[in-house]
Amino acid sequence: MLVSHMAKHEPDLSRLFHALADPTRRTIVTRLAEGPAPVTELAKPTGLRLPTVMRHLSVLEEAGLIATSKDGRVRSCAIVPEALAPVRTWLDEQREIWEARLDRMDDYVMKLMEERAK
Amino acid sequence: MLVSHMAKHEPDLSRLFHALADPTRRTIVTRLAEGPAPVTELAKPTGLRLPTVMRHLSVLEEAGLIATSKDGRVRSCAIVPEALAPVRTWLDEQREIWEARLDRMDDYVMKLMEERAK
DNA sequence: AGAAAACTTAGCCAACTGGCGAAGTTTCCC
DNA sequence: GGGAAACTTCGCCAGTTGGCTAAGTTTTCT
Repeated sequence: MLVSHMAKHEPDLSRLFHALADPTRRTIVTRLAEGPAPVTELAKPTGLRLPTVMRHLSVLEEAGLIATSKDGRVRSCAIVPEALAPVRTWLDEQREIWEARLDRMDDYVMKLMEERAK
Repeated sequence: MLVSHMAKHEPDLSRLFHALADPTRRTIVTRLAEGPAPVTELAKPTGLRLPTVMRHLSVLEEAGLIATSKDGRVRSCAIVPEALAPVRTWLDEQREIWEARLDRMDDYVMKLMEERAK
């Protein structure tokens, strides 16, 4: 894998979480998971104006969650499914830390019980 | 299952994602995954002032990610590990939608190939 | 009692957000 | 050529955020 490709899409968790923190943007992501769509089609169900939706789309794009390309006067938006990986990884890391702690607590309790059994 | 528990069927993903969108708050969550800690101990590594950290903590608490309790003059903060479940669920849902789409595309391609083989 | 510790509240501020309407720009169709 | 479609850019606005300092409050220590 080329470094130049990695530099562009840092696993910027803050950007990712921020992008996902808006219900409109999550709706768009869910819609795009079903397949690509032009901006106007994404805007319709939201009831928001185009400039507003454009803003949401650029937040999603800057977070690396979607990719867009223009064909004629239509901009097609598509999801970038692997973009969610860093989020999943972070969640897994938290769970690992938590479980490691539970294990240590288990050990501690076991030791206490052994002491007591003497 | 009690209705009161189901009533908020839509867990507050916006609050959760927003809470996790700040690096300071993620650092606090990670620290708390290792075990409970008082406010001052959480503040130390951040280099931020206490009121600022308090604000971060209340954002985390309102998102349900941490729980706090006061013992004497010390407020102890602890993680609520199951609070991350809705985030994980949402990610899983997105993946499901995406994979269902891939399956449909597979079917489509298979059909095309069959047509061609005629 | 008096000081120190550990919050807690209040208020200030600059920057960011999410919405809007108005006015472009580029393509497409007749 | 001219109008409609589909963005795109601009600038406005109210509300939120994340940082701070200053000034409480409650407990604990001596």
